[in-house]
Amino acid sequence: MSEPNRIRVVIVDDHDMVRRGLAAFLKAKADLELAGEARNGKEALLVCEEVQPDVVLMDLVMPEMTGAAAAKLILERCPNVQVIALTSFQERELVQEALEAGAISYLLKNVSAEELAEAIRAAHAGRPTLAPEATQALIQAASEGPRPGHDLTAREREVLALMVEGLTNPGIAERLVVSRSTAKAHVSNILSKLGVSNRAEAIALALQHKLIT
Amino acid sequence: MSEPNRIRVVIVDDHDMVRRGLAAFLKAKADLELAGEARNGKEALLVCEEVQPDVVLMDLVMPEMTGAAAAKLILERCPNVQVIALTSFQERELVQEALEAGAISYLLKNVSAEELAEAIRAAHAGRPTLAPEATQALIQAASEGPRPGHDLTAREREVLALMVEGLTNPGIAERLVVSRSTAKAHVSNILSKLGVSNRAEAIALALQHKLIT
DNA sequence: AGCGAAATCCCCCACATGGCCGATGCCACC
DNA sequence: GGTGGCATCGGCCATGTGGGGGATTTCGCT
Repeated sequence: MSEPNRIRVVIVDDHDMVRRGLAAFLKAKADLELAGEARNGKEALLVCEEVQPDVVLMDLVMPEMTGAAAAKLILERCPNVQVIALTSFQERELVQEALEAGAISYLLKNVSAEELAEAIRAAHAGRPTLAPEATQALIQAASEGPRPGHDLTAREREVLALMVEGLTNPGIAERLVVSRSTAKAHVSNILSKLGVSNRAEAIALALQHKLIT
Repeated sequence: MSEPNRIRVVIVDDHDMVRRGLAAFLKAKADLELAGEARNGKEALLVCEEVQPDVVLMDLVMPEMTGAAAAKLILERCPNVQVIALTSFQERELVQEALEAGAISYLLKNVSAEELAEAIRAAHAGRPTLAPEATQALIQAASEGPRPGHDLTAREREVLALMVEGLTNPGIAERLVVSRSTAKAHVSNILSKLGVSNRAEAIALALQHKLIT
């Protein structure tokens, strides 16, 4: 059934129509072969262990298990697999997460069939492919330096979360069962570390940069 | 080429693979026919005016022109068309926007081929189809009542935006070239209308509910 | 013409805030 | 065994905050 030199590809996406479109892409290429499909991370893991593909096209945002987590597990158990992240989003966080999980490439879903095929062949040969937008996100992340709030201690994050809830210093003190002085000291340190001058800015910055869980 | 009784469908999506998957869906149904494709709102408008389809499958988030805006324009110029919103997102705002723009149905991209075909036939007959998640979003929006901040005046919104920027009352007064009393009065009214007791809560609420532009 | 909503301004006051000084334990790391 | 980071506490003080009272003008709608 499978010819020796074809690249065996597994598709992971929770949308039937996307899997179907990708399958059509693959079928049109003589050197590519659809080895399996999965609609979430858990299925992907099982399928990959079973069919031992060369390349996995992995959507990142899926129910049950995120693509990055699935990629990590797959790469642990099947080190010969190359995972290509294939998603609609170009958020810095997603890109970093996917690449840290071991994905060799990061493509956006607006790729053409030709680009996708080339990326699959490249991945199979161990060469990475990055969508321009993903590259952009990475260099932006690098040039921005560590994001604000990186040096907050655990306690300070805790206090920041309470500030976002609208608690006053006395309120924070009561909630954490410490003195007002302590709460105030934490808040002052937070303001200083975030480089802002009042709690309003701190709250805005925390929410806009998602510093709190 | 086109048989008389087949439902003529136009696909609008910026992702090649999705269009390809949808095209495969349609081809598998004897009573459905792919009448045209477009990769953004502007193209969709042109294609619809040209081919005069029965149903349009419309992605909502696209470059160039949002799906809702495109739907509105298409329905103005081609009143006989039925637009089905087809997207990955179930945000209340997107659902409302799409339906207000005149879409008859709202489906998520995880629909099966069968469900999609049935929704297309229903739309062609004038019957709407709502994904359960979309329905959920609507009843939630209805039960929540008007969202907080609905009764803010234009000036108050302006002040709220400055609060989010971290400005103090004197700072707001200076920026708006009014007295501190006025700025303070606006802030007090905002806190009262939002049902919160300090500006920290107001800022958190404004950001979490996107009350500011 | 009248009414109400909105925006503008004033005073007072209790409290919170944020910056500044300082201090004490604790724990990890070198 | 010191050194430094962290959490904890105290006081002082200028300023900001939020609620209370009231007041005016302008504008639109009835």
